[in-house]
Amino acid sequence: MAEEKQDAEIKIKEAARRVFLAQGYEGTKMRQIAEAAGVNLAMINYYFRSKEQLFNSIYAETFSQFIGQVVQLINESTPLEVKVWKIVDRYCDFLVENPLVPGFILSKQRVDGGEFFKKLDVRGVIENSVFKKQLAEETEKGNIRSTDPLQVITVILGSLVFPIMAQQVVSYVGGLDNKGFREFMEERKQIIPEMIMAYLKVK
Amino acid sequence: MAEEKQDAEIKIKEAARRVFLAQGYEGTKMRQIAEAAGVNLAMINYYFRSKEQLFNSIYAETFSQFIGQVVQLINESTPLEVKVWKIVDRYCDFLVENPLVPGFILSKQRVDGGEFFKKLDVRGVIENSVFKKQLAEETEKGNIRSTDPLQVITVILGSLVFPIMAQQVVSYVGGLDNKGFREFMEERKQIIPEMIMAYLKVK
DNA sequence: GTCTATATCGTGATAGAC
DNA sequence: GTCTATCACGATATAGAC
Repeated sequence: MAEEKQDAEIKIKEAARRVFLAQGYEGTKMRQIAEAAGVNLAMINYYFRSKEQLFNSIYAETFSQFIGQVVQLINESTPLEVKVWKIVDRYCDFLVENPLVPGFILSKQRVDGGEFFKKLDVRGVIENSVFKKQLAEETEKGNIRSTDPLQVITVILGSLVFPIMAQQVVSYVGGLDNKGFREFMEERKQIIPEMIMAYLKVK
Repeated sequence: MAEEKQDAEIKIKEAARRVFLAQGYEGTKMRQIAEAAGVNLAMINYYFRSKEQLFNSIYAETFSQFIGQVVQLINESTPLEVKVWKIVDRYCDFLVENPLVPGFILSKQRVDGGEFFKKLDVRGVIENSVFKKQLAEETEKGNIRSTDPLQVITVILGSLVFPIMAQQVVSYVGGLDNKGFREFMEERKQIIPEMIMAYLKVK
């Protein structure tokens, strides 16, 4: 009764990702994943040794996705102002399509002494970025003020991530339905870059 | 062997708050709370009927604290620009002192049809705010551009909440120790208001 | 590779003595 | 009000047949 090859492994991982993202580590039960994947409970422990191992592989992938997007965008070779607009536009789209990712990533407090981050090689990813160089150059030319790139990046990320994570509260407070919330996020694509540039251009 | 009056109830609640904030609902075990409170496991079920009820009372309190701060700040009768600076300053301090609050609040996805929010009466809390009136007035006078107050508030909150929630990642990426991170947040108290005002003043 | 059955443990909650 | 002892259940994980 062999399933087609071993795409059971893939189905398990996809199902696990859905459930873990929605309910977190402790909130997720192995039986839920089995059911969502349409496989037997024992199969999960056959392909992945344990719940923790299954979770870790999914966490690592999702973290890479979450931060990889940023790394890629800040290193593109577009002019500074265009780049700011592009980062916001792309990352906003990513978040709207993957609204559970930030909460999932940020919920896990990794206190393994930074071992996890080391493997992903993210230290200094901003220090060595094209984005940082561009900020320095434009400052040199007198076009913008001197600024810490990490501050700029975290303003962009925070401004986009927060409403996604707090969608329920934001929608309720603002009286927005789903359509209204999407429009709210679309409007942000314009506001955030304008705000960043307005700040930078004050000398 | 009566403890002094029934301050056991208070000790339980304080301990529960600490543990729930750090580990979330599912991640928290009743036995942990009992140990942290220095009371017997049975005592918790004596004072609070169940884990869920204990959690709910703490969640409600913490949510009020989280959003109550904002409501109060946006309704103060200080001039617009001063107010923006004050909101950022106060909320930043609050978050630095209570770094676990946002993750705790945002982790719970309340899908009780908005019943929870209704009780707290937060709908339209921005729509009816002094802050909104001030934005409208200054726009009228031609001092600032026309803007959605909800967009402004969520930029402020997001810019402050995100680095707090992502402290580990931000610190690692930026190569910051604890002292460096605190300085990073202090620097933000200046950057965020300047950014908001720079944006608003573009007509 | 896939299933059933089960071992083992941890959890929330309570009964009942004091 | 406070404790000990325990119940009832559900969780992860595995053994072992097919």
